Amino acid sequence: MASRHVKSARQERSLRETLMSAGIEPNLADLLLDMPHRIVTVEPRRPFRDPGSPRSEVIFVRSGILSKFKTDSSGRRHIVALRFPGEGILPTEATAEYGIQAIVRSELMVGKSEDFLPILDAHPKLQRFFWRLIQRNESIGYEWLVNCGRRDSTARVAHLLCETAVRMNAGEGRLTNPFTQQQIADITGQTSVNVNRVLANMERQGLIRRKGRHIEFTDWTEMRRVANFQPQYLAI
Amino acid sequence: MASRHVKSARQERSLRETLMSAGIEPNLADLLLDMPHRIVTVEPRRPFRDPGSPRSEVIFVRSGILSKFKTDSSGRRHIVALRFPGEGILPTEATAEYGIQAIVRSELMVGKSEDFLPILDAHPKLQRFFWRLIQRNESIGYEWLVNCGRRDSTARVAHLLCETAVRMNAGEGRLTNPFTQQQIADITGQTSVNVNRVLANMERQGLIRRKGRHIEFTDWTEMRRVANFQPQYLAI
DNA sequence: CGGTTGTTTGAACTGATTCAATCTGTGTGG
DNA sequence: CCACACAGATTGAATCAGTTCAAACAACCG
Repeated sequence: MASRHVKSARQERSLRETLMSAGIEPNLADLLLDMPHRIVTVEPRRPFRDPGSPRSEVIFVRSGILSKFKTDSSGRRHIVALRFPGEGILPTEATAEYGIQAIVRSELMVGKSEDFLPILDAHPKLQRFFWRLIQRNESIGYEWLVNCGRRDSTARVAHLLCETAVRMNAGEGRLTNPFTQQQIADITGQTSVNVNRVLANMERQGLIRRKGRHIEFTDWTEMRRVANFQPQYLAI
Repeated sequence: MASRHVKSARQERSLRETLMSAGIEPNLADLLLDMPHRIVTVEPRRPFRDPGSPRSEVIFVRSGILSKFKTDSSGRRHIVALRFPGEGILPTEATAEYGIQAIVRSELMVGKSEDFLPILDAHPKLQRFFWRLIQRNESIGYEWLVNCGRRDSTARVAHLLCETAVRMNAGEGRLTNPFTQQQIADITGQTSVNVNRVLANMERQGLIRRKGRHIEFTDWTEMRRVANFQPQYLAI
């Protein structure tokens, strides 16, 4: 878990662009970037933040993917949210019940709550930006609940892939799958064994083509139908 | 769906107390109550707000229970969130993907977004109050995801009952179950048939005693263990 | 009293889990 | 460049939790 205090112009610009592509106005993005912070690189599937630890920090994803997870009594992990570049994790007053791990190697901007909140208080426009982000996350959470609660295992996996393709701006019908099968299982509430069979089935049915990590949607329309994927919920 | 424009002192006071018991300061509660609004009574399991309709309104629950729900492709309903007295539903800019229905007969305070947001902008303390409410709801959503994704059907039902008992301040080991078995199924992602069997099992094992709607937890500790219920996530 | 809504039960079926073994790909150090 | 280790993917067989369908029963209410 390398941790660096870097301010190279190239990196800052890149984070700025990532934030702006998430819909923030340029001058507001600069407000956030001027906040004291450090850039941290996180390795995938290594402990980063444990459940039950204090969370007086803001995190923005510069590159990679972050996951929030919880663990049930028998130790089975479940991933409850994802954060893609430009998205972030806001501070809480109490300790957070979820842990944080990277899905793939990720670069994060980590700032302190006490630096972040005053900026927020001083700029209602920024408030409203985060308000909208929060509502988008809420909306995604609801969709995930329907996914786990009401769709069969094929639809669950298909839905995750569709959502991921959209959130990564992968372009229709193309996706470099960032997940291991275990991670897909942890998101969709299954076992990795079954995820494997589901993916094999989807390939057999001609829905996708796989080569290692790379997944190609050969039939995006059919994929969406199978997944019951209606992307309005992402458009908030 | 009776709708009345009432301002009786008794009712207003009661809503004020409900809000305050949700943790809001007296003067802030008054700010909300002075906002133009109407009191609406909603019958259970009747359409109130449909999915995909605009949501430029604030809703606070005065009595009863509200549910947010979504429907999957094959028409199966899934309840994604509950709102107990003192809690509410905030306005969104876009249309909301979820519908709203009452679990039991409920009295709501309904205000307009354009009346609500300026108050919010003018009072950072109120901002922070809602910020915390939102984080609590997020936290509950995460717990529900674990519930649907990782726990077996008995634990799912037990967990819902435990959470409900706490959120209704029912007092340990006592709960007037507000749900039909179909609603429990819609929350926990099962069929009502199975919920029925689960409840019968729990009674057979001496975990609960039932008389009509009334459920008594005969062994609250064991109940919590079965449900893997750790109420910290509610304490935000 | 009749209609509606919710609960209960049984039998057959199926999708997903579990457990265990094997296979594949990648990176590391000798 | 090979040997080895390790993480992830794949496959099979047995088992089981939960669904589906269908029917009966109970409670409530005007």
